[in-house]
Amino acid sequence: MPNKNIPKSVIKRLAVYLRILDNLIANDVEIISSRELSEETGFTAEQIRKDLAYFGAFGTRGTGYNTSFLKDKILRIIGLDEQTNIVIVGAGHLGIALTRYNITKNPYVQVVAAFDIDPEVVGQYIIDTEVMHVSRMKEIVEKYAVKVAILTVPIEQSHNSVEDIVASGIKCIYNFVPTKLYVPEGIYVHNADLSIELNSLIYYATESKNKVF
Amino acid sequence: MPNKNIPKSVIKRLAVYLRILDNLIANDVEIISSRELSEETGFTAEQIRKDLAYFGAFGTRGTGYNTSFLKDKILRIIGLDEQTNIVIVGAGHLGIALTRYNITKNPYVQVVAAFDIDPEVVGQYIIDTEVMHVSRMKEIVEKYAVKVAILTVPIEQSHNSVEDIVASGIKCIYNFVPTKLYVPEGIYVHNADLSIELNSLIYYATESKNKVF
DNA sequence: TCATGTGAAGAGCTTCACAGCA
DNA sequence: TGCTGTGAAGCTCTTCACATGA
Repeated sequence: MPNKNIPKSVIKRLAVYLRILDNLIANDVEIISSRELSEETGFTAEQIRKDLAYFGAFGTRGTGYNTSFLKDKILRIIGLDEQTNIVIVGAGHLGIALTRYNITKNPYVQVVAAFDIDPEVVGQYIIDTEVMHVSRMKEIVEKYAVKVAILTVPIEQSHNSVEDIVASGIKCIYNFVPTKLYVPEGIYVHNADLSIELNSLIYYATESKNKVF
Repeated sequence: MPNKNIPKSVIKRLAVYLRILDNLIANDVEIISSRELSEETGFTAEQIRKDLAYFGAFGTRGTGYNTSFLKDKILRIIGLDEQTNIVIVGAGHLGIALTRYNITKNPYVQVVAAFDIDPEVVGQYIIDTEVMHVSRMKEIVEKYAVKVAILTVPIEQSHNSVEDIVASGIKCIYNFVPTKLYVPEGIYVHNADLSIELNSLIYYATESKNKVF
């Protein structure tokens, strides 16, 4: 099934299905229908079937999907079937929280190091993860074939950090810095701007919707 | 311009424009064209004009947009023109990081309290924000007309927390708990599931895209 | 019979192209 | 002239409806 330009939203939903499948498998559920997956996820059954159909026919008509089989397929599609290593760039409060959050909550991705420039934090450990000086980034990225950098530095530092990340060979940045990053062609940036997100949320929390502006 | 069912993406971009406008105003820039905003944001100039046109005609033909005027309009549209108070539910590492992050980075939204049930953290302060016992939520929400709850409790606690939040009168939840929340009609949930997000990112970091599954 | 897989229809959002106005 | 504001066209994603096959 060659690359038919898969919508981003499809990939994100696959990650949701993956989590549900993990729970089902943990509870020894072997078969699940798109209707049942729909109830668990809130997406429509048709959408779930369409999402999976982008990549092949993984179900059995009249029955549903085998949970373990489907999980393996999704892992392969996303690329989580191989060991996936990431790094955290910026070991401030958010960086530390994300390191812990990831370590405890995500079984598929391994944080191999955090980086900072502050001598106060370099050398410390976040659970098992060492905080290293940024100068060691390239070494670590090459050693562990790191695929993603999570960026949580202050705005002023973000330009330098992006250069370090790109120089290290990483092609994919999960950006928590509240600014637009300028990156070379071929580097994929995913923005998680929590302030923007929160501010836009206020729109839905407010009864101002029929106001005249 | 009554509610023409504004796309979510439009509201999110408004929050982006708001940040750019803040920077421009800080640098005494008084006029900006949609083309210049396009360069700052990465969105197309047509899209920016369309976004604003949902709410009215805020520009001057042949000239552009007055930065202060446009900022005020966007603040009113989103609902950030009035004092906007929020609470953090769950004062673990992520909750603390988000409290600090918000306090230092977002001038429009005020965190009035954080809540937890752990006696070890109740009573402590995150910069200026007191961590209170969950039992005080309703009191605080009513006192400060709190509009949004940021939810960062462990999964096991999320069901109870949602009940507390709903009982307190809050209509809008920004959810960082990696699970689907079941909420009554009329409660708006925005999910920020960082694990899902990260896992789906791996797809773009991997060269597996033309694999056969 | 039952649930998947899928072309076709529909909805929603973005881009285009240009009219309208300072 | 220059940039906004906007119907129309285009595109992308979702929903529908049903043929297909266990």
